[in-house]
Parts: sequence; C-alpha cells; structure tokens
Amino acid sequence: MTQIDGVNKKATIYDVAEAAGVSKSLVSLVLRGDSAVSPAKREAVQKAIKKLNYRPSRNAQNLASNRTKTIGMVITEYENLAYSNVLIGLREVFDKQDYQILLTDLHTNPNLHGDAVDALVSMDVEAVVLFVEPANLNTEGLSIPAIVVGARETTVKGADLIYSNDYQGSQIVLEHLIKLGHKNIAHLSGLGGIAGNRRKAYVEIMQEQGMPRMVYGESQKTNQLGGYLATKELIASGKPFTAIYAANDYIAAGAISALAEVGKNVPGDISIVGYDNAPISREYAMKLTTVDDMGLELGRQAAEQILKHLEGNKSQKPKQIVIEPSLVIRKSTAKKK
Amino acid sequence: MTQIDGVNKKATIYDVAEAAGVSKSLVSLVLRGDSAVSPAKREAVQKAIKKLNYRPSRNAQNLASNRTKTIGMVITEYENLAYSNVLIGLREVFDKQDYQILLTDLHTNPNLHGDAVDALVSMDVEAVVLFVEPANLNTEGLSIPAIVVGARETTVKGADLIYSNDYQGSQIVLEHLIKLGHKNIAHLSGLGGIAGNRRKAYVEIMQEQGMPRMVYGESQKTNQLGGYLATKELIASGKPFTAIYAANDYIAAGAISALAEVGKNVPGDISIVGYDNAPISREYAMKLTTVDDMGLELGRQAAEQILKHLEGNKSQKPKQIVIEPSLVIRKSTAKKK
DNA sequence: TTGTACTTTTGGAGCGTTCCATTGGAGCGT
DNA sequence: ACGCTCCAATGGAACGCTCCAAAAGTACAA
Repeated sequence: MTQIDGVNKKATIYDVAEAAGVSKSLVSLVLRGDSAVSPAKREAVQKAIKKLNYRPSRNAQNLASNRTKTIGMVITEYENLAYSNVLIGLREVFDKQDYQILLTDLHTNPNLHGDAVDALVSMDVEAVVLFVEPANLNTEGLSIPAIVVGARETTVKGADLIYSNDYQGSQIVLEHLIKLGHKNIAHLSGLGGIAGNRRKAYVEIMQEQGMPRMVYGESQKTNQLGGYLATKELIASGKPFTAIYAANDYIAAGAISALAEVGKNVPGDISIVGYDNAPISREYAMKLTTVDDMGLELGRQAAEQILKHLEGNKSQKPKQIVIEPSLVIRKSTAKKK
Repeated sequence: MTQIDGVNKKATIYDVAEAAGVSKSLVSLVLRGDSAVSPAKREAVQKAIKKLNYRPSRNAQNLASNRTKTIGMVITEYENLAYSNVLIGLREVFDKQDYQILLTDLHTNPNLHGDAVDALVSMDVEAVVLFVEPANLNTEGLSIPAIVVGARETTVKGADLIYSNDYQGSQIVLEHLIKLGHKNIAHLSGLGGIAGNRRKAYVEIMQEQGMPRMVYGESQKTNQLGGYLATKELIASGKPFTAIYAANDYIAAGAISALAEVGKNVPGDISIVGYDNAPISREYAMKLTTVDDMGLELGRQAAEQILKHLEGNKSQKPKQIVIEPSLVIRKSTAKKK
C-alpha cells in the first residue's frame, strides 16, 4: 500500500519488485511458486509482499494467463439449500485441482443486462454447473462446458446431464412402505419439475400395484407450509391413509405438524417418508426416513465430468449420468398396526 | 465466437468491431451506453454483438477502468441462512447503483493461500461486508471500506459496525412473556457470540426482575437438534417452567418437538418465543412468535454506509449503527393459565 | 468557398499481470 | 585467461478492455 495524495492505493507487482530490489518478473515467479528462484530472493520478495500487504490482482492474472481456474455454479436461490450437498461434492474435487467455484443465484441486477450465465461467462469461468429448474437462461452459443445437475432434460445444447433417478427414488420409498404393510399411501406433492417427476413415479407405481392413488398439494410450494396445507386437505378429504410419501423433507415436516394438530402420531399412527435427506431431516427431532438424492455424489461426478472436458480431450459428446438414490431409514416409519 | 483450429475462442471487442465495421473504441462506447453514438452504428454494433455472441470480459473491463463495482460479502457457511435477509437488503440498495455483490463463505481451498477476504480483495471488490462470527480473517492493512454486520465488536480496525440490539431483543421478549403472566421462563441458548449476547441479556433481566434463571443448551449447536436436546435437559431437570425463550427459531422448533414428545402443547401448556424471524418461523405450522432481527434493515443501512465511503468523502471515521429489533407476535405464545 | 463549432469516431497509452526469449553471471575444465 | 554450460533474473509483448486527446465529419453562417 502506498500513500498517494493521502489515499491508499493497492500495491502492485512493481511496488513489490522495487521494495525487494528485483524485477517484476521475479516477483511473478515467486507468486507462482516457481522453483528456479534463489532462496535469498524468494525470501526478499515474500518479505516485501508481507510488508506492502500485497495481494495480486486476479483480474490482471486472469487476463494475462488466459485462465481463471474458476467454475461457475448457478442456483435458483440461496434460501433453497438443495444445492448444498452438490456444492460440497464439487468442492471436494475442484479443491484438489485448485479450481475455485463461483456461486450465483438467479437474481440479477435489473439495470444491468444479462442473466446469471452471462455474468459468469463475462467473468471468464471455464465451465458452468447449472442447478436451476427450467433454465430459461441465455445459453445460446455457450462456448464453455456446461453440466446440468438434477434435471433429466435440458434446453442447453451440448450440456452434460447428471441427476439422480427420481423414479427409482419413489420406487424404494413405496417398496419400503409396502413392506411395512401399508396399503393406503398418500403422496404430498408440490410445484416444479422435480416434485413432478416424483409424483409421476408415485402414480405409476401405485397403479401397477393396484393401490389407491392420493395426491395432494400439487399447486403448493414445496416447503413446510405447503406440506402442512396439503396434509390438511388430505385429512379433510376423509380418505383413509396410514402412510405418507412427501415429495421432500420440508413438505414432510409440514405434514408432521398438521398431523400433530389432529392428534395423529408419527410413526405410531402414520408413517412418513420424505425426500432429499435435507439437513432438517437429520436435525429434526423426528429423524425423518427419507431418500438421499446423492447430492454429494452428483457434485463429485459433475466435477469429474467437467474436468474431463477441461483437462482432457476437448470435444466430447454430451454425456448423461444417472445416479441411484438410496433410502435412509430413520424413525418416521413403522409397521402398519 | 471464432473458429480457430477447431476450438471455439471467445470473441473480443476487436472481433465485434471488425464485424460491425467500426473501431474497437466505438464498440466500447456502445457497450457502456454512451449517448454520443449514432443510431446506425449503434445498431450495427449491437447486431455484431448478438451475432458473435460476444460478452465483454469483466477481467479486462475491471483492469482497464480500475473499478469493479463489486462488493464482497463474507458469510460463515451457506447452510446458515441468517445472512439471507441482510443480503436482500444489500441488494435492494446496491442494485440501484449498479453494484454487484460477490458472496463467499469461509471455505477456502486448502492448497491456495489466503482466506475469504484475501480472495475478495484479490478480485478487487471495492468494499467488504463481513457477516461472520469471530472474523479471524486477514484484514490487516485492508485498504477498502469494511463493515461488520451483526456483531457489536470487531478486530477489523477502521471497520464500521452495524448490529441489532440483542439486549433490547431479549428485553422485549421477556416483557412480552411477563405481560402474559409467565414467571418461570427458561432460556435455550447455544454456542457462539450471538447466542451469548442474548443469554447475557436474559440473565441480567431475569436477575433484575427477581425471577429464576434457567439456561440450557449453552454447549449445543444453535439448530433444531440443539434446541431439542436442550429442552430434554430442561424437562429432565424437573424445574417448573411455563415459557421458553429460545436463542433462535431453529432452537425453538426443536423445543416444540421435544415438548410434543412429553405431551406438552404449545402455546396451551408452554409459550415459546424464538429469535431471528427465520423462514421456518413463518412457514412452520406453529407460526412462531419471534424477534425480528431486522436483517433487511441491517443490509440496507450497511449498503448505504458503504456507499457513503465509496461515493462520498473518503476518510470517515468508523461508525457504529445499532438497529432496534422488534417483536413479531404469532401463535406460539399465550396467557399463562 | 472558408471558417467555426459542434458531433461522432478513432488510435494509442495504460491497467497489473504472465510468459517467453534473452541476458548476465557463476562455475568449471582446459 | 578463455570458452562453455547452466542457472537465475530480466525486459518486453500480450491479454481485452477503458479513457483521453486528437482526427474526421457535418452543418451552417459569413
């Protein structure tokens, strides 16, 4: 930091060079950990860096090196933590390769033009991970690798696809409940494509099994309140049920409250299964039985896939990866009485 | 996008200029919405931009203009949504001024050196918003404005401070409960400085009022499970209580489950107040009475304060802003029977 | 026609790095 | 003392923009 006109200006590589009595190039070498630098000079440079509190400008670095080692990830909104495990999985892999992840939600400045992807591309990310629902994003002529996580189809041409098999998820949930003796299993759904897939699978499977289909909350938001309201509807319908399959854990949590209000006990009276293995399902006193959507694994494999594009041979054709979900049996399900 | 050696290369301003038959400078003017450009050329440029799918390089822009119009925000972890309202408040103000917000958690690549602040400074953010607990970050010689949100003290020298008054928060909670006739009010606490402040206030106020102090869960995490376990302890202690003041809404939610397990009804038997007005307190079927920590307002005012530094006269001395919290009365509290 | 006053457009320098080709020494054998 | 090889260190071009000073064009009055 140098003082000019009483204003702090950020130190540049030249300031460091001068302070250390070397050339800017030598400083650059030290910065990048080049082994060809003599210990004495290296130390001098490091001292100068510390003294001046120098931090290299990534803008300049990126520009000069034509690399950013940065991956962009687009999510719908921070409040919906579904992305959380995926992010952890991505980081696990990318950290090892010294890639950075830039997380962005769909919020964009109304004044500025361009959506989340535009913003990311402008920042020269080397690839994008899309964890958003209908992806009405500007992905036209996207010249970097893209992978869509969590959806089984996309309009992003050339993008890889990775998702966990929702059909199979519904299947293992229903198998589990049926094995426990349940016959009247209601489904709590919600808005959106993911809930839609699970619903479709539920309907199909119940049909195959010749069991009654009861779907509620299709037009509700996929959160606790939605689950609560859907359950109220279910109860009001007067239809008999001994188990509930909720399209996600928040909906399941809402269902539990609604049931509690009418004196129904979980799992004593009603068994409940959620989906996603969200934090709430673990923290919740109830310890929800749920489907692990393998977010961590999705993240890991998405990262590997991206690395293949980035480091390996360029033009691979779009790949589609399907991960098998798994049932996490906890305490919200029990044998039918 | 031009095809060179079969590899897509991003279009630059020169490519656009050539395609539009103008100079790179003219393209730059169009990009920045300069009014001195003739309609004809403007249109030609815009057509070329679209055709080439050109997106300006922010790295180059930032470097050349010596501005990034970007503010960095540091949070502890994405999973803890406490920051959410603050972010919304920040955006509300910064959007209008065309500033972008870069959100970062404390996760840093173990291979790369530098913490979250280093990373942000390297990216040339113009100011930082710190929404992290003890802030053991490298803020030495930070040459950009910093504001610490949510803490009443900080080691970041020169930083502004903005927080809502936790003491007052505890005060209005307890006033509310006392007014409802409660005398035996337990407090559910948890790890961390914020919970600590609320706890301290609780202890002080109860002491003043000559009422029994019951604090549980000090060593628990501040989530649902923590609240659940703390409540179990409270119940096991055998001490009489008719109301609970929980250090946050998740703890309160956990408490409700624990109470339900022993047949205690909220608010019939026990009144509960949470803190933070977190999403769960609204969505939750229970409709939790809680303290709004004014996150939105914190965000707004933090943004205003930063703008004062950035646009106004430079060297202001550190300012400390305290926001008054407010009670949101919903359905988890009732008159003592 | 020429000059004046704008308005529109342009070339060039500069932003803080990286990377490469080159320079300058040190060390060693003869 | 001289050449040769190696290794360490350096200067300059380049990255893709912005911004400024200057050039080119346009319109109108004299």
